[in-house]
Amino acid sequence: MMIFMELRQLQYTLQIAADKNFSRAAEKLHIAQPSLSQQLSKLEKELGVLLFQRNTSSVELTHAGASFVEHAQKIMDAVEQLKQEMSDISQLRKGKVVVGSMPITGSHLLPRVLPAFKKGYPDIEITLLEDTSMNLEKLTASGKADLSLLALPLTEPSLSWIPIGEEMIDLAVPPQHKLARRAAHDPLRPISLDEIRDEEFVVLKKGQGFRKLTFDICREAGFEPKVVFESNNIETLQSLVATGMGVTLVPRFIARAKRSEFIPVYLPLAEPVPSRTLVVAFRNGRYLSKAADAFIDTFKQVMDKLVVESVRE
Amino acid sequence: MMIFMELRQLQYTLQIAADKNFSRAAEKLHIAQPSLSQQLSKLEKELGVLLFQRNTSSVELTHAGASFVEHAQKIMDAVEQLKQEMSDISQLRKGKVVVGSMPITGSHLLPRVLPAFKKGYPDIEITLLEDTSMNLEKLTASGKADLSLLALPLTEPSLSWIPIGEEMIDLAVPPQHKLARRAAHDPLRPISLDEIRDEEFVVLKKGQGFRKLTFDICREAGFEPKVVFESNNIETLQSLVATGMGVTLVPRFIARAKRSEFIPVYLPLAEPVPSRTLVVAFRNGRYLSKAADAFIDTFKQVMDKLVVESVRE
DNA sequence: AGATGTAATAGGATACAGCTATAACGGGGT
DNA sequence: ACCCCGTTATAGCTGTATCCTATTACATCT
Repeated sequence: MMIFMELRQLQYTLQIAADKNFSRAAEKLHIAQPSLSQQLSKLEKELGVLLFQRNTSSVELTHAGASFVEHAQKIMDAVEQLKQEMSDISQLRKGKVVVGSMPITGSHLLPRVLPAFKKGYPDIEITLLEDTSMNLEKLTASGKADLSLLALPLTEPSLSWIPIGEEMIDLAVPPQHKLARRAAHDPLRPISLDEIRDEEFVVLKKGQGFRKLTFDICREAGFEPKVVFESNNIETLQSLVATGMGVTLVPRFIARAKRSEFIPVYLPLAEPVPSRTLVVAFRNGRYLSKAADAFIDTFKQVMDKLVVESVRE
Repeated sequence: MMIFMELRQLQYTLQIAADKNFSRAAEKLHIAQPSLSQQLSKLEKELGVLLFQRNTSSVELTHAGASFVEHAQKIMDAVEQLKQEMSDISQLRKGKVVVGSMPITGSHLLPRVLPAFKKGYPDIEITLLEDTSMNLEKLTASGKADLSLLALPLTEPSLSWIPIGEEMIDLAVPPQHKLARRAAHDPLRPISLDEIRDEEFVVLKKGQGFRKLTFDICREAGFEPKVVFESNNIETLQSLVATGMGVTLVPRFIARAKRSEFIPVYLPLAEPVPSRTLVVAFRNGRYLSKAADAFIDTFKQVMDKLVVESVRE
């Protein structure tokens, strides 16, 4: 005979064993006494074993019943643990988020976000995945990353995104460049893109999102940048600019980074200041775990605070 | 929100996790696919956590789901173990019986029964409880012993009994007694009780069942035994008889016992041969576990065999 | 675009745990 | 010896929750 035992019956049995009295056990279980009798009878019939030696005046465990209770207790403990675990996850006391980010944003933004997140959700684990924009989009689309920190525009059509903030783009020139000197004397005068149309540019190699943005910005201003060098590493570009190889456009978070040597001069550009939109991207229509949701929230808050600080400076 | 999780849902979830496909999982669970979807949805709603990241083309565990499955697997394993245990008990592959017996029967009958029982039910544990008839009746009535090996009549009204066998009662006389000598010459001539009406008797002390039986037998034969000594130990009585202190009546199983020295001569009594009825007693209306049932059965079989052997000798 | 495979939804049927009422029992009191 | 109290078991009914079939809504591959 098939046994269709359910947790309810384990719980009922444990309560009877604890009280040694059907009526009181039923009361604690918030059911009527006959229901309890029925359930136990059904269970005993299924098991083919009498669990309690009972008559109208006493209720005692049989040997089989004692063995049953011992096992059942362990099971109910494990069930409680499972419920607690799920509750913890649901209440954001536990969880895991895999976050992808580009090396640039990873090294400059996340260090500000992660501590704040850890403070709010100390037991949610964050796994970081650094890669190029293109790879990150793929990882996120396939679900290997829960969400990624990217800049618009995205190429993967299966990704949705939430804007995180607008990152201004500055001009980097060598310290001895004439625009650097002018800015030193006249810091309030912004530099228009038109003034650098004949400069020599160092830019990122093809396939990196920011290279394309650089070209787009220049074209928008009516010229094609004259490229004299390309690198895969945006930090390398800074050093190249610092040593006089040319100029380049840089996201402001890069410009702010502290470097020990080979530091270019960073100059703000005139209105309309070019910028890029940073977003958190995740798979289209994919359920975001509460932990991932919380991460995005924290991110937005931290970014807002950053922007305010930028304005103050 | 209260969580009414049931084993069915754990099982369903595990199957989905194993197949990563609702339709196939439903098939293995012998339910329709929509039922499975419903159950999972309900569970997720109760837990407040998404267990599977799913769309029409793929089904993947979330972090929460992975954690759930891990716990659920352990629980289902424990449940399986519990079912197995109960099945073992129900199929008499396991169990425990507490058997009470008087020292006499315990030392002479049980050594014959236990090996046979162990052979048939190797994993059923037998716990032996030796005590006086009176105490055994109490222990059995209170449920501390599952069953007891006693002789009629019983005094506890709450006990039922099943006859196990009829034990003949012999006469024990000193080796040099005239009846012993007569039996040596004329072994076929039985001794009538009337022939020992003037003998001096050694008997058990008050409170022991067999003392009362001895007196009843003598009175039935029309005389009051002349008591010259009393002991609590029936073995002691044998020695006393052997050394010529008097005669006594003995259950045949005692008579059969091998003793190294001080052996009386045992003589059969004439028809109607006095006897006592050995019974297995258990609590009135009490459910006898299958294991206890099996023990009684084995006991009866062994006793039948013993009787047959007795007749052959 | 259309075909195929898959999960979700809708709506109806059914099984089962729950209920109330009542019976059956056991033990302790008068 | 009998009745009463506390208890468990049984009977019969009800409502909910799980299951079913039929259908819809997607997503992927051809």
